[in-house]
This record gives sequence, structure tokens and C-alpha cells, in this order.
Amino acid sequence: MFIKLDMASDKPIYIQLKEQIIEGIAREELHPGDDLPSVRALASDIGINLHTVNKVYQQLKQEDYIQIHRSRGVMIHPNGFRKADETYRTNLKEALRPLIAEAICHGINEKDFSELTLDVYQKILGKAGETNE
Amino acid sequence: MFIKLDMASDKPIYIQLKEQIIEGIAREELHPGDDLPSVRALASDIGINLHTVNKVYQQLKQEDYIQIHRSRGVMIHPNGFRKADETYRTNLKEALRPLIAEAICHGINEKDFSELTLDVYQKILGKAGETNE
Amino acid sequence: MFIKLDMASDKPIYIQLKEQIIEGIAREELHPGDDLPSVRALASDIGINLHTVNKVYQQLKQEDYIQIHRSRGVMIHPNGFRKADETYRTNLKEALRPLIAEAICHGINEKDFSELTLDVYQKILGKAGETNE
Amino acid sequence: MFIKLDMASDKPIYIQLKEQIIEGIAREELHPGDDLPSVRALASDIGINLHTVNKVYQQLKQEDYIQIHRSRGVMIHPNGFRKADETYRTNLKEALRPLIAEAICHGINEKDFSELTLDVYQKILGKAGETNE
DNA sequence: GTGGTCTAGACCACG
DNA sequence: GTGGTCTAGACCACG
Repeated sequence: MFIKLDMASDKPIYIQLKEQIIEGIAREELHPGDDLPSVRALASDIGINLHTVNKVYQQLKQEDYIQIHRSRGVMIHPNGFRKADETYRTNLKEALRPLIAEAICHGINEKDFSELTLDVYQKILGKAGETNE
Repeated sequence: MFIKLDMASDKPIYIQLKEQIIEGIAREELHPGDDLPSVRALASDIGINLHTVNKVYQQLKQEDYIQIHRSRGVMIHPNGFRKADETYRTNLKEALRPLIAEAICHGINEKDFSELTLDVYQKILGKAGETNE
Repeated sequence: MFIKLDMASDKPIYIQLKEQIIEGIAREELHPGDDLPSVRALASDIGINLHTVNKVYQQLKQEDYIQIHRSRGVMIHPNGFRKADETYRTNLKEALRPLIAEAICHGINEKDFSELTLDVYQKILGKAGETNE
Repeated sequence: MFIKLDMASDKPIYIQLKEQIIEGIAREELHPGDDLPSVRALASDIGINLHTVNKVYQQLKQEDYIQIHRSRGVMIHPNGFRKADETYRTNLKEALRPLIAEAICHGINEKDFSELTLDVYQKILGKAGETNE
């Protein structure tokens, strides 16, 4: 799994890192039970500060993506992930809302939008390393 | 059209305001050619800083949602809006990507996701003021 | 409201600070809607690092004790606090469990223990500044 | 008596182990004079580090829960346990204080709290192995 | 002025 | 060796 950070992006580094780990899980490059590098190792690997990595790990732990074991390091949560509940769906819809409002203004209807989301599903789930831009 | 800002949100106020104006356009409460309140009037109306409103208007102008005339004030762009081009679609897909990766981890497949987006389309386009929570 | 930290304690500073703010709320020295000092002001006041205060504020925000307003600072959550639900009670019981097991070994029965908790309720809720050790 | 450790918990393993032994004594699964496994045997049994078990035993000895004989091994202190003195009660109240402050904020009054503690007493003292989840 | 992000470096508890 | 805590200091976005 390769982490690519854009240091010039408006998007904070820790958000980029967090998103890439979650996408790594989604595309099944990271499996439940897999070890993740230690805070220090990952920080040194990708050339950022250990506290930035730690922040990401803390948030991923909070959201049940990973477990942090005292002195044994970090692993992808072995039990898989919480299935989406109604709260999750509501939050997701709120996150989609501004994207969809904007899309409507630019002439993208439901069908167009669904096709776009299909493209993204393909890109994420397609055979890793090929569709992986 | 009512602006509701959550001052305690992590989302910056100027983003909230911008999104609500764009949603107002999407749901056709604001039509091409309609006047918008002046920077001062809107800032005073909703009790926020002049600079915040100004920032929003400048960005909306930049993205061709509105026109700003020195003396005649602000109006929704009379010619309608730029249709989505390939760049637009690519950016939208990049914005959807982390949402979809997360959704996949929570067991939401393409079909589920499309249904969620349909819900949002309904909520935005449905009879305004009624389905509008 | 006075913050007293024991720098020599095993208990981390941020935990001590967090507990004292929560106790300040419990004893109604801090009311819903009250302003709290800014991260920097409080840090400087009590002579600790701003990041330590920030960590406390982030956790208190997470647990709905406070709201953090961008550039307007921090306030006690204006809507009061989440009532205890079943999850809360279960967690509280798990926290009490080792204390009670130990108490049993030292000959403290249910009645004794209830009296102890009453004392603590008194100490916290009693007229502030008097029972306030 | 079964030891269940949660390696992913924030609570250090040695604390978990210590608490469970004390609870074992409280629920009278372990009686004064009973043998405990050797450091090596217990560590190997539950798959943790020797030093961790050793640390627990040293602390339990310090607090008069157990006796450690060089050759005859480890046993629950044959004379029963120190009755709670005033110092003990004061420490216990200090430990309860943050739990109670938090409970107050969540609308749990003295009576509610006492009921919760009764539940915990029941769970610990109730017929062992049955109410023991 | 305020919180948010990021870095650098240190010491400690845990195992 | 690992994460947890704490400090010091910097720059930036927001309003």
C-alpha cells in the first residue's frame, strides 16, 4: 500500500493520510487483522511528523477502523467494520448534499450522478494496481 | 430563502453560507436574474462579519453563480450556469472518492449508495419548503 | 472556578484538568452557555502547554460538554448535557466494578459504599466554596 | 477462575489482570490460603509477558492480598484482608469523585447512583459463574 | 484574537 | 520498541 501526500494541497495532511488508509481498507489491500506500521515507522516512511500520524491513528481507532495495542503496535480491526446504521446514512446524506446541489446547478441529474458514483466504485474496487490511478 | 448557520459546526461559516446559496439556486428558490441582498444587508441580516459575506460573494462570482455590479448590486447570474465539463466531473469524482471508500467499509454497495443520492436529490428538488426539513 | 493541578501525580495533567472542568459543571460553577477561557489563556493561566489544554477541550467537545466556536472561543454547551442512556450506565458500572471489588475485599458492604457515595455527592453539590476542599 | 484480557483496551494489561484477581477474591472464587499459579505458569497460561505477571504479584503482595514464598509459591493471604481505614475511605472517595461529577452532569442523582452500585454488588457477589457475564 | 495544523524533541509507562 | 504525554514554537484559516 502506497501513501501519496500532496503537501501543497488545501486538504490537511492528516485528512489525506486518513482517507488513503480507509481507501486501502475499502479496496482490500488492507485486511482485518493486518498490521499497520508503527506511528514512528510510518511517519519516517512518508516524511511527516509522528504526531500527525498519531492523530490519524487515534481518529481511525475512534471510528473502529483500527485497534491500537500497547507496545505491540497497530492493526486493522480484526472484526470487520460497523455496518452503516441510520445515523451513518443521515450523515452521509448531509455530506453529499452540497455536492449534489452543486451538481444540479451544473446540469447533472440523478442518472448522471449515479453513473459518476459507479465510476468511483469501479476505480476503488477494480483490480488494484490497474485502475489505481 | 432562509439561511441557517451552525456557529458551533466544524464547517466554516463562509462554506455553510456558500453551500446554502448554491442549494437555493439548485432548488430554484433563487432564479437567474434574481437580486441578492448587498454584502452589508446580508451580513447584518444573519449576524455575521462583512468579510465573511464578501468572501462568499467573491467565490460565487468566480464560479459564475452570481454577478456583482458596483452600483446595481448582486444578482444570480442571468444566463444560467456552466454545464459540467470533464474537469468538473473529475473533480466531483475526487470529492466523492473518500465518501465512497468509507461507505464501502460500512457495507454500502453501489445500489445502496445510488438510493442515498436519490434521497438527496428528492430532498433538494422536492416541493421546496415542504420536504425542506 | 479554580484549577489545581498536581504535577507530581500519576494522573496525567490533561485528565486532571478535564475532571476539574467537569466537576465545575457538576457543581454549577460553570453554567450552560458560559464562556471558557481560550486555549492560550487557560494554558498560560495554569502554566501548562496550549496543546494540553487543546486536547482537553477537544475531548470535552467530543463528549458534548462544550462547544468550540471558530475564532470566538469556547463555551459550556448551551443545551445542557446528554441524559444518561443504557450505554452510559453500562460503562459507568464497568468503571465502578474494580472499585467495588476492592471495597468488598476490605469489608465495605453495599450500605457502607452508598454512604461513601453520598458523602461525595455532598462534597460536590454542597454549597460551593465551603465543602470545596 | 478465568482471566479475560482485552489486549486492545486502553487499560494496561497488568491493571486488568490485577483487577480480575481482586474480583476473584471478592466473589470468593479465590479464598484465603488458596494457591495461585507461579509467575511463569500464569504468564504462559494467558500468553503475556513474565514481567507483567510479576508486576501484578508484587503489587498484590504490597497491598496484602497475597503472600509470595520463595519456594512454596504464591497464595492468597491466609489471614483475610485489611479492613478499610479512614485513609482507604478517603482514597476511595477521591476515586469516585470524577465518576460522580460526570454522573451528575448526565442527570444521575444519589439514588440512581446507589442503584447502579447495588447492581454491581449483585453482579460481583451473585452466584458466581451465573450472573458473571 | 481564536482555534487548527504541523514540526521537533523529550521523557515515560508498558511489556 | 511501542504508544502516551508534554513542551516549545511556528504558520495559517477564519472572522
